[in-house]
Amino acid sequence: MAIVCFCTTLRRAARRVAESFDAALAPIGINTAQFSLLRSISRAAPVKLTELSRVTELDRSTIGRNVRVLERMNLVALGRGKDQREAMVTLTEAGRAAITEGIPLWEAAQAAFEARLGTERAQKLRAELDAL
Amino acid sequence: MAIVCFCTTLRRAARRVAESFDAALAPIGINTAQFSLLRSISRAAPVKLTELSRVTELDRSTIGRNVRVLERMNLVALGRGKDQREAMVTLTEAGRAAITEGIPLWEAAQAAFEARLGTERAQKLRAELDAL
DNA sequence: CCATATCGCGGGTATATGCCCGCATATGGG
DNA sequence: CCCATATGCGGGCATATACCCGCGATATGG
Repeated sequence: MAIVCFCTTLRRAARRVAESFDAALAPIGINTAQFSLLRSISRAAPVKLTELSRVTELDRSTIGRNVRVLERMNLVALGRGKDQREAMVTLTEAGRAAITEGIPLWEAAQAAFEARLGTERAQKLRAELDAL
Repeated sequence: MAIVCFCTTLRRAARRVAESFDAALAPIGINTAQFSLLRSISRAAPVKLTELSRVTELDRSTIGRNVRVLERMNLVALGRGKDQREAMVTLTEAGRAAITEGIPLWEAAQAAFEARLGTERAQKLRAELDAL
């Protein structure tokens, strides 16, 4: 009976939702993944790549590359920690500004999402997804 | 209150689930996205790229590239339709074999997923995701 | 029947993602 | 102090994904 692949359904849903969130953030020139990473950095800065990798559940090499993209955009800066191996990431002024400008856009997208589903369904869905 | 980004939550969930489904399909040497595409092709073959793009909700150029990967694996073959513009995709023998071998692996992954959530929650979750 | 619009696709560019390997830097036990 | 081991990263490789552009093929209107 299970004709539809859960994994594919989930990936497709993620693409669709990402599309709308990305559109919401378009005015500040970064996408949802980048905004999310920027906020993770903001919460933890100064933070090393491995730690970011841990909190985001992304591969360290993925984090390294994604951070470099933000660095090229001058939203974050990379430095060295006391441990010379560590690449410590911090926000730049532009990075802080991007978050400040992005928050209302992102909140609007969140609100639109919740409005479409209803608060309760949205909460439940989020709980289910977190539990996956 | 909405601290967590729905979009990010969804993407993370998709990555996690993909990881387990990919592991389940590892014995046949292709991942879930590829298996899913292979099945889409199987259901529609001979099918043109634009049509595949439509049913999978993926960008046509993405489909083109993903199909080429399957082609390099000799799982599908590309030909020309009556309309000389169209690249028609069909399954090869190896492609059919991959599906035959993959189905039980994929079903096991689906079953494990459902078992972990319970049938009802899984059904509900799928319905929610499809509605997104 | 030709000019034009439309369709189908490939390729360029860019990000997101993961795995593996190798290098550099700690760190701890002799 | 020195070597074995562990840690942190970058780079190579591959796929997944999207957007844009241009080319060639087809359909369509005058």
